[in-house]
Amino acid sequence: MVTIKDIAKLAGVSHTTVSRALNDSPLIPEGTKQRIREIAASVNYTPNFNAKSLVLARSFHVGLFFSTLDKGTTSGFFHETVTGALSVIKDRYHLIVNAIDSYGGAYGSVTPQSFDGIIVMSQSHADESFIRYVWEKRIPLAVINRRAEPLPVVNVLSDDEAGVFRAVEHLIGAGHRRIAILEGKTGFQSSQNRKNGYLRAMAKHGLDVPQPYQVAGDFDLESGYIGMQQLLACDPLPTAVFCSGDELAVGAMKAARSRGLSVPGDISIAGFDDNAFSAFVSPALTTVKRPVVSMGRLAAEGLLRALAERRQTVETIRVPTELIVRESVGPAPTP
Amino acid sequence: MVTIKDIAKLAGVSHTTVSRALNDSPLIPEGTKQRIREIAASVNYTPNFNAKSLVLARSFHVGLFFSTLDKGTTSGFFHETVTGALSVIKDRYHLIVNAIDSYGGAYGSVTPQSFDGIIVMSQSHADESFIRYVWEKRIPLAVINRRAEPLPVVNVLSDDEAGVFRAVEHLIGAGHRRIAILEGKTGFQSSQNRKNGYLRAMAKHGLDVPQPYQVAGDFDLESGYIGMQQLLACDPLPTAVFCSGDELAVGAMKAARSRGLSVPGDISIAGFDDNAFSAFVSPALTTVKRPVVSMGRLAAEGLLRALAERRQTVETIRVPTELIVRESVGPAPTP
DNA sequence: GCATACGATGCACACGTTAACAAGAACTGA
DNA sequence: TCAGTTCTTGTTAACGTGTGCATCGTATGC
Repeated sequence: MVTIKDIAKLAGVSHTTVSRALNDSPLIPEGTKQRIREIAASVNYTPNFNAKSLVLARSFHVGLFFSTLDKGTTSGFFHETVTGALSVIKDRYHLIVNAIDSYGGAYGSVTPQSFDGIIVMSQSHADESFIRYVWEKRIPLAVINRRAEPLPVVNVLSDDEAGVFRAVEHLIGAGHRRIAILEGKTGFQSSQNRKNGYLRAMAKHGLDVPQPYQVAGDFDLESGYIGMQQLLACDPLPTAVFCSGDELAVGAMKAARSRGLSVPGDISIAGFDDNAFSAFVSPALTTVKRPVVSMGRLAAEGLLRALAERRQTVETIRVPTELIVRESVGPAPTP
Repeated sequence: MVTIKDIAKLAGVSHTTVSRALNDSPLIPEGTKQRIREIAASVNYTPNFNAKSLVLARSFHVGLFFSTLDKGTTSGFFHETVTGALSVIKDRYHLIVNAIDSYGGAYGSVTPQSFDGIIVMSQSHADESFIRYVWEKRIPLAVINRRAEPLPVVNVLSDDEAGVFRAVEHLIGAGHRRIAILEGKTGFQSSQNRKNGYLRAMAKHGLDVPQPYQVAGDFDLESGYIGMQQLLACDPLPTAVFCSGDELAVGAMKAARSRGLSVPGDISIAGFDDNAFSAFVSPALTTVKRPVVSMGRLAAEGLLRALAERRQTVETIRVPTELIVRESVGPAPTP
């Protein structure tokens, strides 16, 4: 492997001069820089980042951690977050991806020497210990999707509650009164936020929310199917169901249909997330869109800002949600 | 930050002894090891991997590269591959994720010092230059999804062609004669493999494949929708369509329905991939399942084997595909 | 009791880079 | 011409580890 010392020898200067030239130091005159750069290129020199890391105490790595990868994180969500983060990280840092629950609480390998900064896509309050750990190690931190208070970090939040509120009001506006909810994974903050939006809308319009109308799911298709079966056992049947995720909604539609019910003829269904397939199922899903790619991007930008300023920036970024009206919600059937 | 020298001072030994003790060297008696480990734990020492990397010439990083992230890689595919790879990488290495097309041909930051090994989920032959680059840098390499010949590397391949062959024979077995194909992204090897399976099955049964029955898509929902519209303009109409991806298939079903056709009453549709949602759309999709999680896992295992043996292992691992019969394929309508 | 072997430990250097400081050369102003 | 300044470059020591070789003490074998 070719090092700056080899280049130094070729150029007839000291390795210090080479280092400075390649780092574009103002101490070196332009001509010398040129010459050294050319030599470096001609022997196709690539810097050893391990050595740089050691002396600069920077790793050139940014971590992106999800609460879990195989238990409750939907593919689209994962994909979009990574895409968003990578779009700003690009070649300035390497992006290390992992799941928090894979550590089993032993975060030993997460050190300030290994990570210049960390983005946590936080879905569950079980992340609390990880977030606190990172914070205590003084690693610059950005948290997406869950309020990171009281820790002063970059925090990117979508207004789920408002989105759900609008969606449920949309159902109410279509004449529905008996509206059930298929909740997300228990313990996930997003589940709670969305439920709050539902409850607030129902309360505002003086509508009842009986216990059997509230069923917990797991954000995946299967639990949507199962949860819907539970709801379909209720008497009286709800005329509309708000689902805390699109996958839940698609599972629920499946269950409704296999019970001989038409969507939205007999029962209306609304989802949350606007997954890639949501416009393409039949009927196309009315849902709440959350700009996940942007959230990943904003978190990465915030983190990089913090890194550039060499201090922990405190910043809360809110992104809006948007109601997407499609076909899965219809007027309430007349009794 | 606490270093082995600090521990050495506390233990009254040299840093050499500490280094050996913490690395479980046979040169150090058990008692001393114990004592040093305890001291290390009590001051919660974490090794500086940058320093280790420098002296050991190992980075403790494994790269996982996709051809692209936002142009043709489906979420499920991405998610499952990462999950599979991480399940074996775990805490032995950090997993760096990136897209090859984000480099724009300048692979400078991909150095042997930064990556102990690299997994390429290769979808397009545009990856060729990257794969060759990695190979020339002598970085241990595993290639998934595309034949890496003539390079002797770990190569994980699924038998797409055989799977498609079975699927198309399934259509033929249901009485279909006019069978169209919605192809995947042009230039992707997987698109070609799947088409070959289709062509082979059609040829074996002496069935005609007119040019208009072959439409190229992009592996996503929208291109499935658009491609299907093209097919529905054919005269005579195909009675069945094989789609090279499940997302294509769902888009196609949508297009069929919005033309007033029932699936599978009027037209049958088969897909490929067995995405998470494929069982939950209506009608549930008949498709070919490919064990993507396993492929990620096998590639990572192969790579780690190569790393352990400190040499490039040559190995081709084939994983089978499986036909999943559901509801979207029915008997050919009688003319 | 002596030579030999071996077990435990430390010294010193290496890995490739950056940076504080020193030092020589060239230039400035009188 | 000379002192002071600026520009250019080199010397040297870090950063935190791992390791070849040397050293010292103790056990072993006769």
